[in-house]
Amino acid sequence: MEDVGTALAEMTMPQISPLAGEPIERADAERLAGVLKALADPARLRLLSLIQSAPEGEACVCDLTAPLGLSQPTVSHHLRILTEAGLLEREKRGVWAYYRLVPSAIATIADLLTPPRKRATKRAR
Amino acid sequence: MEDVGTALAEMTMPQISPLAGEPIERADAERLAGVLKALADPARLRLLSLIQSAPEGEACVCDLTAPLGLSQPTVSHHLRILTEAGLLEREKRGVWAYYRLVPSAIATIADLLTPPRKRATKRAR
DNA sequence: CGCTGATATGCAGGCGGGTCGATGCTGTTG
DNA sequence: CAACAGCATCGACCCGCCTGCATATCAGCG
Repeated sequence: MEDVGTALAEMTMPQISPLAGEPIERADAERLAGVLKALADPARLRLLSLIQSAPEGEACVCDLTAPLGLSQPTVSHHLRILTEAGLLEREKRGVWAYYRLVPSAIATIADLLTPPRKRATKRAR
Repeated sequence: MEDVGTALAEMTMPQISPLAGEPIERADAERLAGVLKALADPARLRLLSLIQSAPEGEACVCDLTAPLGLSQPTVSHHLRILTEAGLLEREKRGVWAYYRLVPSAIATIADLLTPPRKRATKRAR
């Protein structure tokens, strides 16, 4: 599978209108679906929520295993998917790997989904 | 699987804060993931886009089969999933089944994803 | 330098989902 | 009433994904 992380960046480009007036292109649909697939999982949604609400806005794997009720490899797996989707960023400090939300990554997806009724489809570059 | 359509309605309730400050509950995560799963598919994203950009904002199955390049049963399958997710509504007129977007359904999902930075988490009921 | 703890990766089992062909159902038409 | 067209449902196949167990990797420590 290709890197989905770049997909989010490409979709923020002005020429792409996801659910706006024009019919979406196949490639754009696949890119957007790829990022949405990363979001469409209960464990990953809870991971994002847990990390965001963590003290410094960051959390390591050992902090996330217990509240999720999943094994450590499974949690690492989900964190990897979220990171490759461009939603999380990883920073290794010593033995621990700290994850934090990529600023406004989720908001970008929300903007892509929102029809052009209230928001401008083509934003100024 | 239970009906996901009601999930969207429940999540619009003010007491649910999806990716906001508080850690998301397991049940809420599963509901939100259910709706996102309906969105996280290239064919379904294109269906939503095609229907929205259709002349009257509605389209029947026979109009959607060709541009998608999928068989008619497959298209009906995707339309069913989108309808059960509360994103589409179906109206049968004669032999044809017309699908149209549920007003502001996608915008509701976008609101649920957006952190409380720009949007109010709790909206007036 | 070996040991321990925190993560990541490989592997395999099991389940859910996307797709299509065949079929059934319903309303229209001649 | 018979034939036909649009659509939904069924059954089946195949692929991808979620999960856990086992293992590898790496940093800190005694």
